[in-house]
Amino acid sequence: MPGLNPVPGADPTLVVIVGPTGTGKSDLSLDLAERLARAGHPAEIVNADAMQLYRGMDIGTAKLTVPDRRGIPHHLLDVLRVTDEATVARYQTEARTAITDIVSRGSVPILVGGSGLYVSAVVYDFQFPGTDPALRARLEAELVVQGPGALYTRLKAVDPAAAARIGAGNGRRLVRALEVVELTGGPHTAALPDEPVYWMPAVTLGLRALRADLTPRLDARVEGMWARGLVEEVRGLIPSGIETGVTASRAIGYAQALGQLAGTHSQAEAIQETQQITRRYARRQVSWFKRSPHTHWIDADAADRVDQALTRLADPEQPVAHWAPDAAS
RNA sequence: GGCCCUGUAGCUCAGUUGGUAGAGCGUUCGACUGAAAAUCGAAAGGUCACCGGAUCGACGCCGGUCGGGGCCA
Repeated sequence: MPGLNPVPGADPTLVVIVGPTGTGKSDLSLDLAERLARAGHPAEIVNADAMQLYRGMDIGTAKLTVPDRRGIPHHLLDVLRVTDEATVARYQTEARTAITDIVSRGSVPILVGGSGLYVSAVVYDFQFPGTDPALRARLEAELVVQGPGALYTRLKAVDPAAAARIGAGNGRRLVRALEVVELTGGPHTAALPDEPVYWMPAVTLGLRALRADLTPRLDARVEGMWARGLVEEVRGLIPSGIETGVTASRAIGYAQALGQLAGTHSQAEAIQETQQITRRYARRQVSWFKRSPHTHWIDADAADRVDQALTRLADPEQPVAHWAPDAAS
């Protein structure tokens, strides 16, 4: 890997902040950007949170308000309509363009977000083979009619390795693998490598918290979203078509608020279900981010976490602090 | 007080004519390259309320005790 030396930067380096929801990634990114600026390295923030891409989805995605951004430039917030389908491939292109631009301005890019696949698609050498809406629609129809087993059998015939990797029950990913095979004529080889190949030099900081501390905090956060008017926000998005948005209508909290508005959930049920799904989401985030061996983990509650981050940026060759949540204070 | 229903995994419940138990959700772990706040996989977890009886053998049958629910007084 090329020399990492971001802060009196010889090579431009991408700073990445990851971690489960509710650990304060946004706050850390702001603090870090301010400290870097004071040291003569202005920074700009690039969002890596799939749902914060959507315009109008603010309360439920915990998006920073404009005043809360402290004048620091933010990129890739509010770039999609609620009816648009989010796609990683497009995100990858746009995020990399934003980062390249920031670097060309002589500033430090900070990529912040909790969508694991989106972060990886930018940070690592991911290549997406293309798509074909008609083909995709056909395969999805087959999935509905025949179930995943039939798709699995077909994939096994043309690309046994991919079939074995994906498994017989995962319709979503079987569809994509078959699409790639039919489109390219070759196997769907893409897979997460054990030793990541970087797109550009990067230092990844992870915020960690004990499950027992995080859970009550997440519960309270969901309550707070309702108290601050999530349901009204969602009601206001209905004319824009949020109910038909494939991605947006499934967002955590939004699906439940829609249920409440439709009368299928009481408010208490909507809140409880959102808390439940939020917990599950946080777990899956951890299981994704934990895999990366180079992530330097910082306790979310550490008073000096900005200093820890800066220390890490100044000397990325030091051994990283590992995940080990139960060992954390 | 009388009659009826009911007590099985943390929760909601399945368990055909008796052969020491299953599902969904939750929990924990894992996978993850064009919906990823998506999708999928695995594991842990139960003296089948308690006591006694008949039976080679009971979650299942009989009796009783305790706890829920309903109807009639």
